[in-house]
Amino acid sequence: MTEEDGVACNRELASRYDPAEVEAKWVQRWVREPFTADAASDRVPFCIVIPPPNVTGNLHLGHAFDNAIIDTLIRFKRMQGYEALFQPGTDHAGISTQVQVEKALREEGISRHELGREAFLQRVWEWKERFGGIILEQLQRLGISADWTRTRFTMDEGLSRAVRKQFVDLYHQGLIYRGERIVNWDPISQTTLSDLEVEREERAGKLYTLAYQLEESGLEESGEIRIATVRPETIFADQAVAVHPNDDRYRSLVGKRVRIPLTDRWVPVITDEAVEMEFGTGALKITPAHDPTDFEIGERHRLERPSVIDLEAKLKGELVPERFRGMDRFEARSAVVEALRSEGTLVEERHHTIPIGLSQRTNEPVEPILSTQWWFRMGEVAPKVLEGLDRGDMRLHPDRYEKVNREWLTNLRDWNISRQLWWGHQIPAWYDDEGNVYVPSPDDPYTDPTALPENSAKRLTQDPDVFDTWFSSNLWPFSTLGWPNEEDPFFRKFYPTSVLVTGYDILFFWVTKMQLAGYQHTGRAPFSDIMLHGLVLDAQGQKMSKSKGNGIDPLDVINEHGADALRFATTHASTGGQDVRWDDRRVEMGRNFNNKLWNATRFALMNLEGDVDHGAPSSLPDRWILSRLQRATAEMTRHLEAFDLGMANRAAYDFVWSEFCDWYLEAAKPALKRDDPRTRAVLHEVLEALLRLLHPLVPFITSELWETLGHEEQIALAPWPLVDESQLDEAAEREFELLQEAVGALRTLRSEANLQPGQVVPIHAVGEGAKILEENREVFESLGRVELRGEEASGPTLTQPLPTVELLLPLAGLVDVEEWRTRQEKRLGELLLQQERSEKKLSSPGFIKKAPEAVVEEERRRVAEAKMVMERLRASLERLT
RNA sequence: AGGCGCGUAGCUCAGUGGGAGAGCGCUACAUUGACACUGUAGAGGUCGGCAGUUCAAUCCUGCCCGCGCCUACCA
Repeated sequence: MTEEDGVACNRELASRYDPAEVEAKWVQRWVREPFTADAASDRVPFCIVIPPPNVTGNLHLGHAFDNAIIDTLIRFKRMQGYEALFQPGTDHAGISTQVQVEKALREEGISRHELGREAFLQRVWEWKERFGGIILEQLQRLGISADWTRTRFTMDEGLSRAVRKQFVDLYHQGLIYRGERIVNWDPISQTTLSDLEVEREERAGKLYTLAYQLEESGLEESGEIRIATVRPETIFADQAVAVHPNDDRYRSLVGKRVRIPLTDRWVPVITDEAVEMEFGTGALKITPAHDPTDFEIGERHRLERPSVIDLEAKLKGELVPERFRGMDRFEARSAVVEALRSEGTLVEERHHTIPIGLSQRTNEPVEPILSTQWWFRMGEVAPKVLEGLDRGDMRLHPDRYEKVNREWLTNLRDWNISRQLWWGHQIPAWYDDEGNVYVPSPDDPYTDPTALPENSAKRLTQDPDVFDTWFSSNLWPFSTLGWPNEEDPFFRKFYPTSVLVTGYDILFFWVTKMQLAGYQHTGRAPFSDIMLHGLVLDAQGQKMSKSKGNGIDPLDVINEHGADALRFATTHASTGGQDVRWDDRRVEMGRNFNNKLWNATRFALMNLEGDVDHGAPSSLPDRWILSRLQRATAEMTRHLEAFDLGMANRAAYDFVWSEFCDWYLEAAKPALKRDDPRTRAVLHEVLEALLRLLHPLVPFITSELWETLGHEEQIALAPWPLVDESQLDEAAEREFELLQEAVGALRTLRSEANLQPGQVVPIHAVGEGAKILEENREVFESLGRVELRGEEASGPTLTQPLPTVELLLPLAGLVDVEEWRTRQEKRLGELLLQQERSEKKLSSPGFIKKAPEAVVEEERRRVAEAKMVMERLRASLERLT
């Protein structure tokens, strides 16, 4: 069994790990030779699609989180033998990209309108070509093993066909319609926004009570009805005053007419359930064109809906008294309030916090206006997803999010999918001069209606609007795999995808929309597991944001400590979807860990050259570490399979640092020193196994060390370690544990007796456990820096009593007896407390009857042990006096 | 208003129905060739509060107090 092979050590390692060079080397390699997935293989597929970052964006910690987690899972599965596909790509991110390019243009002094649509789009594409690669390069520095030959972009030809197919199908299925509704209008970017693109915020404002004069006095004393409003500038568009049908205060007024202040317009008093009797005066002015609730009330009562605010958020129209026309909405508010005050119709004015909607992109207050837009009835598709969840098609991690997911699906409002932008997929709908709508046929979604002979005589113009960005990213899990071509081998092989990994904050934006699209277009769930991680907060627990300037740049972190350290910090923090407060110390932990691993390998390399014996391990440390390796392997595998990266991370850390480095390497040193070929083989085997276990977590350093150990093929393609039951060795674990306890006790004793750390002292071991120490004399003496004497000492000793062995240190001139005595007296006190607590438990009536036998036994053992230890301590103390 | 999460060592956080753990920090000691991004030994917590369930609660239940997040058409 003895071979002369040794290890081909490629080079000397530095005593400190410097990630910069190593990582640069592997980044290059993984970009040059990406981890390509083979759609034709017969391996079981495992696929994760990247949450596509904004094509012109920069890497932030959210991306680092997503990608570190995804890549850890992908690398794990790849090593396990799955056909793993990490599908990369980017999103065109309509508004935010357009806003960026427009800003750049503004600096040149041009507006997009001056440029014209075509030239503007040309500019955006140039911008995309210039900056679109940056985000990918930044992702590559994280070491992700994506298949870069398959990088996709939401506006690629294939993905654009998918969007078109989606629109045409939904249109013909009656799930998409065009209609006039209240929309969120961003007066700055001049486009509508979906509800989700509007941030809600509470702001200090005022609640005004206005008196509307009644047609004829129904209330004896005052001929008026009072309403409360926070937007007095919209009164010119009022179409009614509404009260609750059960409100007795106003019963006699219903049906009468009231005059709108500052005008000569009269509107009816109506009743509607939506009115809250308790709020304000219980009477509500109805402005259907400028408030979503009022719009709905207006629909129920067939009210007209004139607008008095234009797209620039200025007052406009015949209904607005001339002096206010053209005023900005906020300017108009103060002017109208002044006018109302002098007219005497402003009854009250008080401070009030008002919920306000802000554009996510421009931070401008959103104006609810009436507009004709395209809408998607998501609610009608939702049941398919809900049934899928019932069947268990998709599992959420953590599972509490399933409830949130379901709630969203049951409260879906129609989604405004059209945007008044130029950058995006232009809506494939055409209009003739009469306003009739032409949408391509479902049989051939890709042929424009203008190309059809039957339309040749008509003048058709395409809708100038584009789709909301999410109307393309909702297709991402299958559009990237070739859909709508369902015969695409990648679609066939990898769809449905395996896991969707993203922050919980976009469960609604993105995940829900992908679920709807998946079931609607492919008839299947787009993924089987949804892993939601927490958000990264700053050190104060605040959300990171550009405006606050409290963000951490992942590239800074990588430059300082390496991507492995960042990834280590990320998986360490990946527990139960909890938010993560940023803490540099976590990255430092990763950095230190890498350095430890580096040096452990360095030490191994110094000892791997020479004869190797692959026979069964014989020494206790060898048997022990092999057994512990099996446990660590089982644990890592279990945690990774459960997507519990935090636990996998801790298991890896503990095994490498505490078991392998602190104990095994130290215990193996004597054997290695005398060139033991078996220990050499065990060291080699364990090191290689643990590098593979660590690889998904810290891919760079493990790749480098693997190569240094002489492997031609990279570790990413090496097999994941399997548990070898035959290596499990409970006796070895028990015996080594005794050794650990004895060494620990000895070190404590040395410290308590103030012995010089380097000084070798004689020690006597008594009791049944002494045999184990004898058998492993070399290891024990080396770890404890002692000389083991079998027979009991003749003179006085200090003792360190353990359950199966008592260690006795003969008194010598150097021993500090007083220090030791004080410590033991304190210890006796603690032991007594322990004993009393256990005895109390044992004497309580229910305990022995109801507690499991093992628990009772354990309690008895504690009592006995405490008694024994105390007895020996006392004896030793006595011998000293 | 409703929903969700959190409160554990000085700090940042794991964790579990049967005497609570990690990293950093702190104290003392150590530089025998893997590693000071190190080693060894320590100190330090009535696991937010009250009540209940249980033989047993940091963990399960209820209430309360603090903090955070998400949703909502109270003008």
